[in-house]
Parts: sequence; C-alpha cells; structure tokens
Amino acid sequence: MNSSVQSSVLSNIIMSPLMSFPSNLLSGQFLAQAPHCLTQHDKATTDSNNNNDHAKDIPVEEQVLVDTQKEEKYSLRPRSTQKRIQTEEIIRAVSRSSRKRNGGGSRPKQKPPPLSKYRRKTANARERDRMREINVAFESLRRAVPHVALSDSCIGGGSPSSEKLTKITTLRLAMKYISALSQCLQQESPVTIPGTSAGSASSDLGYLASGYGDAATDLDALLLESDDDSLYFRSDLSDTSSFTPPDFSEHSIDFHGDHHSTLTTPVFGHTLATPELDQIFSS
DNA sequence: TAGGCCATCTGGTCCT
DNA sequence: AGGACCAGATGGCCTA
Repeated sequence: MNSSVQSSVLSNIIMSPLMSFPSNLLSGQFLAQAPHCLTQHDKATTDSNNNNDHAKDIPVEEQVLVDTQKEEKYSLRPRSTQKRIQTEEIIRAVSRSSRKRNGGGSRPKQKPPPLSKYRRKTANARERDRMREINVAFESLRRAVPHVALSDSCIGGGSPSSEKLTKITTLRLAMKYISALSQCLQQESPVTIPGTSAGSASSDLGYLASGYGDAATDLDALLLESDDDSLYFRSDLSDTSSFTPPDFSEHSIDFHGDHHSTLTTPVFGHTLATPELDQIFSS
C-alpha cells in the first residue's frame, strides 16, 4: 500500500464515521452546549415557522402588502444599508463610465430583486440547518480526535478539561492526528503486534485494529503543537477516558468511491499511547 | 474593556 | 426558480 493510498485510507478511517456519526453518541460536552443552541435555533425556527405558516395563509397580493408593512422591521441594519448605498453608487458610477466608453450601447446587468420576506426566512432557516450540520460534524470530529485537555499550566489558566476545543483548533488537531497515524502506517515495524506480520496491508489495518497491542507506555503528557496552540495530550493509562479513540467498528469505509471494495474500519483499542505516537506528536 | 469565538442574518454566486 | 454554498457584517457571550 503506497503512502497516498494509506493517507487516503486513514482520512477515510478518520473522517468517514464523522459524516454519519450517530446522533445518539453526541452527548456530554455537546449536549451541555445544546440547550443554548437549540434554544436559539428553536426560537428562530419557531419564529421562522410561524412566519412561514403565516405566509402560507396569506394570498400573494396581500403577502406583498404585509411585506411592505414589515419592511422596516426586516430592513438591513443601518451600517449595512449605508454600505450598500455606497456600493451601489460606485457600481452606478462605474457602469456610467463604461456606457460612455461603449457609446452607451450596453445596459448594466439587471440586479435581481431582493428575496421576499418569506423566501428570506426560509433561506435563513436552511442556512441555520446547514450550519447546525456543520457543527454536528465538528462535534464528531472533536470526539474522533484523541481527547485533548487544555492544560492550565500550558495555556495560561482557564478551566481545565471542560474547555471545548475551538473549531480551528479541532481542525488543526485532526490534521495532526491524521498525519501521525499516516506516519505510523508508513513505518516499517511500528510496533510488534503478536499474531501479525508487519508489511502487509492487512497487518497495517490489524495494527490499527489491535489498538497498538500491549505497547502502551507510561506516557504522561504529550505536547501537541497545533500552529499557534499548544495542547497537552493526556494519555494516563489509569484514566483511559482521557484518551479514548472512538470505536469505528460500526462504520464501513469506501475506498475512493469504489463501492466494490469496502472495508470495516478498525476498532481502535482502549489506548493509542505508544512511544512511536509520542515521538510523532512531539516532533 | 478588549479580544476571541460563535450564531445568525444577509446578499451574491453557482448549480440543478 | 429555488436550493446550496460562501463570505461579510453584526451582536452576544465569555475570559483574561
């Protein structure tokens, strides 16, 4: 298995379950945050739905009137309005000069009218749903990458493990994680796994599936450099919850869209802590 | 209080 | 025409 394929496989292994992460697994941190999000969303959705329902009941002509009446309520913010006016003036000026140069023959491209209030509301609702899906994926990604606790001593205070990874930190950490696993796979004999023969693809996957066997060490803290962020990577074996890779056993991956060759993703063991990972992460 | 992070709204663009 | 996607603007919340 060449390196590009390995990277792709690893990316699939990491990312595939994220795209279809069971919602019932989204708990803890996410659920702690959920009430806030849901409250806002539900409020907005309710508002949107009410508006939508209201709009459905009103004939088109009357809807236009209602829209006009609500124009002020849903108008752009003052600064947006000001900026839009300025922009439109610039565009008009440019098009005027352009017409002069072209002899006044070409007409400027017709600007589409702004969306109706109903369509604006539905568009907003779709956008909220879209963003929520993205956030769910982010939460899955947070869970997929090894648990990272922002250390007090490392990041200069702050609440410890309850601290939620930011989106950008999550992405950077995931990239590191994938890269580290890729390097693990590319190594000739990363760890001696009883009952496996190093070198073959099956053994590579078995290597992952084995959870790195008994090679876990007493690695206490692994410093991750995620661009600007420094993160302590906890792998205290007495507390496996601090570093428990996700169980991907229920997910299958699809290699390069080839539906003829699917593979059950490895079941990560209770820990990934190895000297090799230590070295890779700290490098 | 400033800055970071985030959710939401909004308009533009592209695609079906 | 309508939906998906994107980026900018804005305001709220939280922390140092």
